[in-house]
Amino acid sequence: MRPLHHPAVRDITVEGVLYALADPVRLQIFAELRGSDCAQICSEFLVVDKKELPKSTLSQHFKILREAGLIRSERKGVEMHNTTRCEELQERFGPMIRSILEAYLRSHGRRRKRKA
Amino acid sequence: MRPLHHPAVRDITVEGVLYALADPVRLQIFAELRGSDCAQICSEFLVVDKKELPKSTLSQHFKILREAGLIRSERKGVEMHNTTRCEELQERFGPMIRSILEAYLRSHGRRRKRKA
DNA sequence: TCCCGTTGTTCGTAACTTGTGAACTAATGG
DNA sequence: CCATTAGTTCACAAGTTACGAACAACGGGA
Repeated sequence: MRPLHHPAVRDITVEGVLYALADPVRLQIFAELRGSDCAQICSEFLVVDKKELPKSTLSQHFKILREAGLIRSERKGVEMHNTTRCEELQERFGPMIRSILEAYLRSHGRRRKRKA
Repeated sequence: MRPLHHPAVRDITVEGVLYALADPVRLQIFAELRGSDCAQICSEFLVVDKKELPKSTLSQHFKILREAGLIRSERKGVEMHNTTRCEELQERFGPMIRSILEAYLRSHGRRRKRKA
Protein backbone atom coordinates (compact mmCIF):
# COMPACT_ATOMS: atom_id res chain seq x y z
CA MET A 1 0.00 0.00 0.00
CA ARG A 2 1.44 3.26 -1.01
CA PRO A 3 1.80 5.95 1.60
CA LEU A 4 -0.94 8.55 1.98
CA HIS A 5 -0.41 11.81 0.23
CA HIS A 6 -1.45 15.11 1.80
CA PRO A 7 -0.71 18.19 -0.30
CA ALA A 8 1.02 21.16 1.28
CA VAL A 9 -1.31 24.10 1.96
CA ARG A 10 0.19 26.16 -0.85
CA ASP A 11 -0.54 23.37 -3.34
CA ILE A 12 -4.26 23.22 -2.57
CA THR A 13 -6.33 24.82 -5.34
CA VAL A 14 -9.78 26.36 -5.38
CA GLU A 15 -10.76 24.20 -8.34
CA GLY A 16 -9.56 21.05 -6.61
CA VAL A 17 -11.49 21.85 -3.47
CA LEU A 18 -14.66 22.65 -5.38
CA TYR A 19 -14.30 19.48 -7.42
CA ALA A 20 -13.98 17.37 -4.30
CA LEU A 21 -16.98 19.01 -2.65
CA ALA A 22 -19.17 18.94 -5.75
CA ASP A 23 -20.09 15.32 -5.10
CA PRO A 24 -23.05 14.92 -2.72
CA VAL A 25 -21.50 11.99 -0.88
CA ARG A 26 -18.20 13.75 -0.36
CA LEU A 27 -19.84 16.98 0.68
CA GLN A 28 -21.84 15.14 3.30
CA ILE A 29 -18.81 13.23 4.56
CA PHE A 30 -16.87 16.46 4.82
CA ALA A 31 -19.70 18.23 6.61
CA GLU A 32 -20.02 15.40 9.12
CA LEU A 33 -16.28 15.29 9.71
CA ARG A 34 -16.41 19.00 10.37
CA GLY A 35 -19.41 18.73 12.64
CA SER A 36 -17.83 15.99 14.71
CA ASP A 37 -15.53 16.87 17.54
CA CYS A 38 -13.21 13.92 17.12
CA ALA A 39 -11.61 12.02 14.25
CA GLN A 40 -13.90 9.66 12.35
CA ILE A 41 -12.95 6.39 10.74
CA CYS A 42 -13.91 5.63 7.13
CA SER A 43 -16.32 2.85 7.90
CA GLU A 44 -18.51 5.29 9.86
CA PHE A 45 -19.68 6.25 6.40
CA LEU A 46 -20.51 2.89 4.89
CA VAL A 47 -24.08 4.11 5.05
CA VAL A 48 -24.50 7.70 3.91
CA ASP A 49 -27.88 9.37 3.58
CA LYS A 50 -29.66 6.02 4.10
CA LYS A 51 -27.78 4.57 1.14
CA GLU A 52 -25.20 1.83 1.44
CA LEU A 53 -21.83 2.39 -0.22
CA PRO A 54 -19.31 -0.28 -1.23
CA LYS A 55 -16.08 0.21 0.64
CA SER A 56 -14.01 0.53 -2.52
CA THR A 57 -16.14 3.50 -3.51
CA LEU A 58 -15.82 4.99 -0.06
CA SER A 59 -12.08 4.57 -0.18
CA GLN A 60 -11.96 6.51 -3.45
CA HIS A 61 -14.03 9.32 -1.98
CA PHE A 62 -11.68 9.63 0.98
CA LYS A 63 -8.72 9.62 -1.33
CA ILE A 64 -10.19 12.47 -3.36
CA LEU A 65 -10.96 14.51 -0.25
CA ARG A 66 -7.45 13.84 1.03
CA GLU A 67 -5.65 14.71 -2.20
CA ALA A 68 -7.71 17.86 -2.65
CA GLY A 69 -6.32 18.91 0.73
CA LEU A 70 -9.65 18.90 2.57
CA ILE A 71 -8.93 16.20 5.11
CA ARG A 72 -6.04 14.59 6.87
CA SER A 73 -6.03 10.81 7.30
CA GLU A 74 -3.88 8.92 9.75
CA ARG A 75 -3.61 5.27 10.19
CA LYS A 76 -4.24 4.19 13.79
CA GLY A 77 -3.82 0.48 13.90
CA VAL A 78 -6.23 -1.07 11.51
CA GLU A 79 -8.37 2.03 11.22
CA MET A 80 -8.01 5.31 9.40
CA HIS A 81 -8.63 8.43 11.45
CA ASN A 82 -9.91 11.38 9.45
CA THR A 83 -10.10 15.04 10.37
CA THR A 84 -10.71 18.17 8.35
CA ARG A 85 -7.96 20.66 7.58
CA CYS A 86 -10.22 23.65 8.07
CA GLU A 87 -7.70 25.78 9.96
CA GLU A 88 -5.12 25.49 7.19
CA LEU A 89 -7.81 25.95 4.56
CA GLN A 90 -9.03 29.10 6.19
CA GLU A 91 -5.51 30.45 6.17
CA ARG A 92 -5.37 29.90 2.43
CA PHE A 93 -8.92 30.55 1.27
CA GLY A 94 -10.45 32.72 3.94
CA PRO A 95 -14.11 32.12 4.70
CA MET A 96 -14.75 29.99 1.58
CA ILE A 97 -14.94 26.58 3.22
CA ARG A 98 -16.95 27.82 6.15
CA SER A 99 -19.50 29.54 3.95
CA ILE A 100 -19.88 26.43 1.79
CA LEU A 101 -20.54 24.33 4.87
CA GLU A 102 -23.00 26.87 6.20
CA ALA A 103 -24.93 26.95 2.94
CA TYR A 104 -24.95 23.16 2.84
CA LEU A 105 -26.14 22.76 6.41
CA ARG A 106 -28.77 25.39 5.94
CA SER A 107 -30.22 23.68 2.88
CA HIS A 108 -29.99 20.17 4.35
CA GLY A 109 -31.87 20.81 7.54
CA ARG A 110 -28.77 21.21 9.66
CA ARG A 111 -28.90 17.60 10.76
CA ARG A 112 -25.60 16.76 12.35
CA LYS A 113 -24.22 13.91 14.29
CA ARG A 114 -23.46 14.80 17.85
CA LYS A 115 -20.68 12.58 19.14
CA ALA A 116 -19.94 11.26 22.60
CA MET B 1 -33.80 25.52 -30.49
CA ARG B 2 -35.44 24.84 -27.23
CA PRO B 3 -36.04 27.75 -24.91
CA LEU B 4 -33.44 28.55 -22.24
CA HIS B 5 -34.05 27.17 -18.80
CA HIS B 6 -33.23 29.17 -15.69
CA PRO B 7 -34.03 27.44 -12.40
CA ALA B 8 -35.96 29.30 -9.71
CA VAL B 9 -33.82 30.44 -6.79
CA ARG B 10 -35.30 27.84 -4.46
CA ASP B 11 -34.33 25.05 -6.88
CA ILE B 12 -30.66 25.98 -6.95
CA THR B 13 -28.55 23.54 -4.92
CA VAL B 14 -25.17 23.84 -3.23
CA GLU B 15 -23.99 20.68 -4.95
CA GLY B 16 -25.11 21.95 -8.35
CA VAL B 17 -23.33 25.25 -7.88
CA LEU B 18 -20.12 23.58 -6.70
CA TYR B 19 -20.25 21.15 -9.58
CA ALA B 20 -20.59 23.97 -12.10
CA LEU B 21 -17.75 25.96 -10.57
CA ALA B 22 -15.44 22.98 -10.15
CA ASP B 23 -14.38 23.19 -13.79
CA PRO B 24 -11.49 25.63 -14.34
CA VAL B 25 -12.95 27.01 -17.57
CA ARG B 26 -16.38 27.61 -16.04
CA LEU B 27 -14.93 29.12 -12.89
CA GLN B 28 -12.94 31.56 -14.96
CA ILE B 29 -15.92 32.43 -17.15
CA PHE B 30 -18.03 33.01 -14.07
CA ALA B 31 -15.35 35.14 -12.41
CA GLU B 32 -15.00 37.28 -15.53
CA LEU B 33 -18.74 37.69 -15.87
CA ARG B 34 -18.82 38.80 -12.26
CA GLY B 35 -15.90 41.15 -12.71
CA SER B 36 -17.41 42.80 -15.75
CA ASP B 37 -19.87 45.61 -15.33
CA CYS B 38 -22.01 44.73 -18.33
CA ALA B 39 -23.40 41.57 -19.91
CA GLN B 40 -20.94 39.47 -21.90
CA ILE B 41 -21.64 37.43 -24.99
CA CYS B 42 -20.53 33.80 -25.23
CA SER B 43 -18.00 34.32 -27.98
CA GLU B 44 -16.03 36.65 -25.74
CA PHE B 45 -14.76 33.40 -24.27
CA LEU B 46 -13.73 31.51 -27.39
CA VAL B 47 -10.22 31.97 -26.02
CA VAL B 48 -9.94 31.33 -22.29
CA ASP B 49 -6.63 31.37 -20.45
CA LYS B 50 -4.72 31.53 -23.78
CA LYS B 51 -6.40 28.33 -24.91
CA GLU B 52 -8.85 28.17 -27.77
CA LEU B 53 -12.19 26.44 -27.15
CA PRO B 54 -14.52 24.99 -29.78
CA LYS B 55 -17.86 26.75 -29.68
CA SER B 56 -19.80 23.56 -29.04
CA THR B 57 -17.77 23.08 -25.87
CA LEU B 58 -18.28 26.67 -24.86
CA SER B 59 -22.01 26.33 -25.42
CA GLN B 60 -22.10 23.32 -23.07
CA HIS B 61 -20.22 25.25 -20.40
CA PHE B 62 -22.69 28.11 -20.57
CA LYS B 63 -25.57 25.69 -20.42
CA ILE B 64 -24.17 24.10 -17.25
CA LEU B 65 -23.62 27.48 -15.59
CA ARG B 66 -27.15 28.51 -16.59
CA GLU B 67 -28.85 25.34 -15.39
CA ALA B 68 -26.94 25.38 -12.12
CA GLY B 69 -28.51 28.80 -11.57
CA LEU B 70 -25.25 30.77 -11.66
CA ILE B 71 -25.92 32.91 -14.71
CA ARG B 72 -28.80 34.33 -16.66
CA SER B 73 -28.65 34.28 -20.47
CA GLU B 74 -30.80 36.40 -22.72
CA ARG B 75 -30.91 36.37 -26.44
CA LYS B 76 -30.38 39.83 -27.90
CA GLY B 77 -30.66 39.49 -31.64
CA VAL B 78 -28.10 37.00 -32.76
CA GLU B 79 -26.08 37.19 -29.57
CA MET B 80 -26.50 35.77 -26.11
CA HIS B 81 -26.09 38.21 -23.24
CA ASN B 82 -24.88 36.66 -20.00
CA THR B 83 -24.90 38.04 -16.49
CA THR B 84 -24.37 36.46 -13.09
CA ARG B 85 -27.23 35.89 -10.64
CA CYS B 86 -25.13 36.84 -7.62
CA GLU B 87 -27.82 38.87 -5.88
CA GLU B 88 -30.27 35.96 -5.91
CA LEU B 89 -27.52 33.54 -4.99
CA GLN B 90 -26.52 35.61 -2.04
CA GLU B 91 -30.09 35.59 -0.85
CA ARG B 92 -30.08 31.82 -0.93
CA PHE B 93 -26.51 30.92 0.02
CA GLY B 94 -25.20 33.91 1.92
CA PRO B 95 -21.54 34.73 1.37
CA MET B 96 -20.68 31.42 -0.31
CA ILE B 97 -20.39 32.62 -3.90
CA ARG B 98 -18.57 35.79 -2.96
CA SER B 99 -16.02 33.93 -0.88
CA ILE B 100 -15.40 31.41 -3.66
CA LEU B 101 -14.75 34.22 -6.12
CA GLU B 102 -12.48 35.97 -3.66
CA ALA B 103 -10.44 32.83 -3.08
CA TYR B 104 -10.22 32.27 -6.81
CA LEU B 105 -9.15 35.80 -7.62
CA ARG B 106 -6.64 35.78 -4.82
CA SER B 107 -4.98 32.61 -6.05
CA HIS B 108 -5.07 33.59 -9.71
CA GLY B 109 -3.30 36.90 -9.42
CA ARG B 110 -6.54 38.87 -9.43
CA ARG B 111 -6.26 39.53 -13.14
CA ARG B 112 -9.54 40.83 -14.35
CA LYS B 113 -10.82 42.31 -17.50
CA ARG B 114 -11.67 45.94 -17.10
CA LYS B 115 -14.37 46.81 -19.55
CA ALA B 116 -15.14 50.07 -21.35
C1' DT C 1 4.27 -17.33 16.58
C1' DC C 2 0.58 -18.19 13.57
C1' DC C 3 -4.06 -17.63 12.36
C1' DC C 4 -8.27 -14.89 12.09
C1' DG C 5 -11.22 -11.06 11.84
C1' DT C 6 -11.38 -6.26 10.72
C1' DT C 7 -10.21 -2.16 8.04
C1' DG C 8 -9.04 -0.13 4.10
C1' DT C 9 -6.59 -0.16 -0.80
C1' DT C 10 -5.81 -1.65 -5.54
C1' DC C 11 -7.09 -3.47 -9.90
C1' DG C 12 -9.88 -4.44 -13.90
C1' DT C 13 -13.74 -3.42 -16.30
C1' DA C 14 -18.50 -1.97 -17.09
C1' DA C 15 -21.29 2.10 -16.94
C1' DC C 16 -21.47 6.75 -17.26
C1' DT C 17 -19.89 11.55 -18.55
C1' DT C 18 -17.55 14.96 -21.23
C1' DG C 19 -15.44 17.06 -25.38
C1' DT C 20 -15.75 17.98 -30.10
C1' DG C 21 -16.64 18.27 -35.27
C1' DA C 22 -20.47 18.51 -38.35
C1' DA C 23 -24.90 19.79 -39.23
C1' DC C 24 -28.42 22.70 -37.80
C1' DT C 25 -31.44 26.85 -36.10
C1' DA C 26 -32.11 31.76 -35.57
C1' DA C 27 -31.59 36.55 -36.32
C1' DT C 28 -29.82 40.40 -39.14
C1' DG C 29 -28.28 43.13 -42.93
C1' DG C 30 -27.72 43.79 -47.79
C1' DC D 1 -33.88 35.73 -50.25
C1' DC D 2 -29.05 34.86 -49.69
C1' DA D 3 -24.91 35.47 -46.89
C1' DT D 4 -23.09 36.15 -42.43
C1' DT D 5 -22.68 35.74 -37.64
C1' DA D 6 -23.92 33.55 -33.08
C1' DG D 7 -25.04 29.79 -30.72
C1' DT D 8 -27.27 24.90 -30.21
C1' DT D 9 -27.86 20.00 -31.06
C1' DC D 10 -26.38 15.50 -32.28
C1' DA D 11 -23.51 11.47 -32.41
C1' DC D 12 -19.70 9.27 -31.12
C1' DA D 13 -14.83 9.03 -29.42
C1' DA D 14 -12.19 9.73 -25.44
C1' DG D 15 -11.96 10.14 -20.71
C1' DT D 16 -13.70 9.33 -15.94
C1' DT D 17 -16.11 7.06 -12.20
C1' DA D 18 -18.24 3.15 -9.62
C1' DC D 19 -17.81 -1.18 -7.75
C1' DG D 20 -16.83 -6.38 -7.01
C1' DA D 21 -12.97 -9.32 -6.21
C1' DA D 22 -8.55 -9.86 -4.72
C1' DC D 23 -5.10 -8.04 -1.85
C1' DA D 24 -2.41 -5.83 2.06
C1' DA D 25 -1.85 -4.21 6.87
C1' DC D 26 -2.62 -4.45 11.53
C1' DG D 27 -4.04 -6.38 16.20
C1' DG D 28 -5.72 -9.87 19.25
C1' DG D 29 -6.05 -14.16 20.94
C1' DA D 30 -4.55 -19.16 21.61
